[in-house]
Amino acid sequence: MPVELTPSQALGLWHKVSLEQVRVDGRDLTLRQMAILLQIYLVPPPHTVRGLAATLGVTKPVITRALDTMGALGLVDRVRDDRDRRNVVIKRTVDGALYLEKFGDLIIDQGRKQPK
Amino acid sequence: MPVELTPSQALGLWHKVSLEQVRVDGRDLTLRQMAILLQIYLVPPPHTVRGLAATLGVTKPVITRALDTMGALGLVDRVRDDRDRRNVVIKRTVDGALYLEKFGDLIIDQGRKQPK
DNA sequence: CGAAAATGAAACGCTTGCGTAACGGTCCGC
DNA sequence: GCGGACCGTTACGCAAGCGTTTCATTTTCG
Repeated sequence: MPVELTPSQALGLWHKVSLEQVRVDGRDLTLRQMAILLQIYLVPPPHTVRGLAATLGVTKPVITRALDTMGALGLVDRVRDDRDRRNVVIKRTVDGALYLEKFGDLIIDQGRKQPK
Repeated sequence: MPVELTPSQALGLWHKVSLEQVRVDGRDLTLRQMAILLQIYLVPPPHTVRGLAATLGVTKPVITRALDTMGALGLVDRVRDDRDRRNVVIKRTVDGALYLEKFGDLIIDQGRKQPK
C-alpha cells in the first residue's frame, strides 16, 4: 500500500521534521550522511565503501569521511572482512538503530499532524 | 486527514528521498538550510532574520549566512523593510518555488513507491 | 535632542567536508 | 612469486559553516 501525499502534505511533512530535527539534535548530519546511514540500516548487508559510493553516486573518500564522523558518534562501526582483507564491512550499532528509531518516530508524529 | 505511516514506511521514505536528492542535486543544502527554506515558503510572510533564528533555535549569523548561500543560488531574496529600515524582509523567488515544487514531487513519487 | 535598545551584517579563528591525487595492503592470474 | 588490479585510507589545498564578538544603521523614548 503506497503512501499518497498531496504536494502540501509532502513539503509540510519535510518541513516539520527538518525543523524539529534542527531544534532537537545537535549532531546535524549532512544529507549525504543521512542517506548513507539509512542505506546501511535499511538495505540488507553487507555494505562496503565502494558499494555505498556507487549507490550514492559519490567518491570513495566521501564515504570514508562520513563513516569517520558517524563512527565517532557511535552510529556505525567498521570491521575488516576476513574473507577478503581488502574490504571493510560496515556494521550497524545499537546506538545507530536507536537513533533511527527515534527519527522514524519523529516522522510518524509529524505525519499524523499533517492536515489534509 | 493525517498521514499514517508505519516505521518502515517513514524511514524508507526518508531514505529514498535523501538518496535521490543526493544523486540528482549538486547543491546539497544543509538540513538547517532546508528547514529555513521550507519555513520561508510554507509559512505566511513576513520573515525576518530574527524571527527565523528564534524559530529554528539558532543564532542570527546562522540565518544571515544561510540567506547568503541560498541567495547566491537564487532560492531566496532579501529586501530592506521600508517601514522599519533595521529589518530585512526575506522574499521568495521563482527559482526557489520551482526548486521546492520539484522536491515535493520527489517526495510524492517516492511515497507512492513505498510498500506497505 | 540624545542615550539606549534593536536589527542585521561583518570580522575572527576554528572545525568540518570536499575533490583530486597519491599511498599501503591485499588478492589474483600467469 | 610477482606484476597488475582492486580496495579503503590518507594527504593536500580549498571552500563553507559555526559561535562569539563587534559594528553600523535605525528606531524609540525619556
